[in-house]
Amino acid sequence: MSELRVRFAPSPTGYLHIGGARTALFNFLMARQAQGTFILRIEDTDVERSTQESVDAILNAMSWLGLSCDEGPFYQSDRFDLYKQKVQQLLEEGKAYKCYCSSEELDAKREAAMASGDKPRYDGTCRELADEEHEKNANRPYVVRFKTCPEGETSFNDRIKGTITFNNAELDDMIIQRSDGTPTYNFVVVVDDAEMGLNLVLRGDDHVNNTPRQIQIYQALGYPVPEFAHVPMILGSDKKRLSKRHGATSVMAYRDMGYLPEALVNYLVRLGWSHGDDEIFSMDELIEKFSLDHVGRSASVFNPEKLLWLNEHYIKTGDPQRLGALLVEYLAAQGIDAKNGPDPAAVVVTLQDRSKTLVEMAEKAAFYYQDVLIYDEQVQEKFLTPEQRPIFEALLDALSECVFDHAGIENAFQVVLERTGLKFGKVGQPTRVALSGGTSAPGIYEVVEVLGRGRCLERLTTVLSRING
RNA sequence: GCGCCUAUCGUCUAGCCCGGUCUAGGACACCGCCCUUUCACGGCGGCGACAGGGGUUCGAAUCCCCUUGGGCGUACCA
Repeated sequence: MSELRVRFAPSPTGYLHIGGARTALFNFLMARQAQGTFILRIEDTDVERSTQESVDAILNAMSWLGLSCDEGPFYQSDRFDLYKQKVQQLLEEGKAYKCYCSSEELDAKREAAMASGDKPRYDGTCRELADEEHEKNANRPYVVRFKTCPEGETSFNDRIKGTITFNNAELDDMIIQRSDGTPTYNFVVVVDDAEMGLNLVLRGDDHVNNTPRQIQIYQALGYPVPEFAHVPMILGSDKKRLSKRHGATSVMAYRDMGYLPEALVNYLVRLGWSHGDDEIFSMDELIEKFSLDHVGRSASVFNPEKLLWLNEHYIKTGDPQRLGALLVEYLAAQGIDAKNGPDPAAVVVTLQDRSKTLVEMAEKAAFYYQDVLIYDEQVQEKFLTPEQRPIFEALLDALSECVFDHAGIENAFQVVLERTGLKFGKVGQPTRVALSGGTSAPGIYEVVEVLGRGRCLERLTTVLSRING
């Protein structure tokens, strides 16, 4: 076990989205590689917006992706006493102060500042209030503000972006405790990251601007400052922040659409990180090869096509047994019960090269499990006519007698060709239609074999009676 | 507006730190050909980028500066 301690700290105000998942993944990989500790912390200080449903959704998504944590989940809502105490400490040490300005006043000041072209920052009205003033305001609601150091600069060495420096004059006195007594993000994140012993804070790019203020809080509280690594954002195709407008952003939505977790993991890790020209990585390879040194510094655009390609790859190379079990679930979602049909694993083998998602695979697998096949009118007129009767009759005979393995089936078709005097092209397609209900399906021998003798004979019989009727 | 970050094919990126081996490599997508019992898979090939301008240098995608574009922040959200 090394000393590395990292965390993923989502706020439970919705499902786990693509961006959060990537941040979680990067943290997870860093921890596993260094044999360090991966902590999960739920940032639910905003009581209004946080929900249990969101917490569950996030936990589910992480477990689906295989991102298990070593400690947690911790809930910030369980730790309010700690934050209160830390706020009190800063208050007593004169490093924070009570501010009585109302939100309305603040909004007005902000607008005024904007209008005159100034930076919209807190003007420090309550920063140096005398004791008498505080007593006079004793019954008024107040927030607690952190007393930011106004001079000099704060800089840190970002593991991804290099040295980043801020002029302290840019920072204003931010609120660390709301008027309802609850603490705010920029404060608790410091207290928790410090109290939980984190030494690397790996998070989204959108937090770089918070970092200098947070560093000042670390210092004010006497905590060691951890290292920081800010990973660039994920954007939509229009280079705007990724949102629902660009398509699904929820991790679990991808599962529902028939994606494999390893495809999403592989896609996400390559969004920003690279290892030479390599594209395909198993989780174990990622744990071995991942490195912050090769994480890019600029935002990247989410490309659903490439994700699809990776999913296709993992379906193609996946274990049929495992995929078969999953297929059953997707069939069920489409209202198809696989219980009395062919072995799902065998079905998978015939469809692995033909499906980009498990949803697509389930659609293509439906015919294996549905006895009543709906024949498209045009297809029926072309392939299921009296003209084909001899084919089906011959096949019915051949199939009921042959050895039912690949060679035997192939041989049965040879017999049919000889008996009817037709070329394979004339026999294959009608048979495919008769057995699968459509013109596109896996290889006809495979279909016959996987379907099994009984079902093949049944379907051929049904077709013959239709033709005769 | 101000601040911070950032900039190689349409997209993800290699190369950049340690200038020459880059007539810039790979992948997705797209196009073409081949394979083929349908649909696919697969194989081969093609299209396609160093944002612009200044420097530094014998030499710059690689180093420096400016411009422009993009992202983020600027909350009693996280």
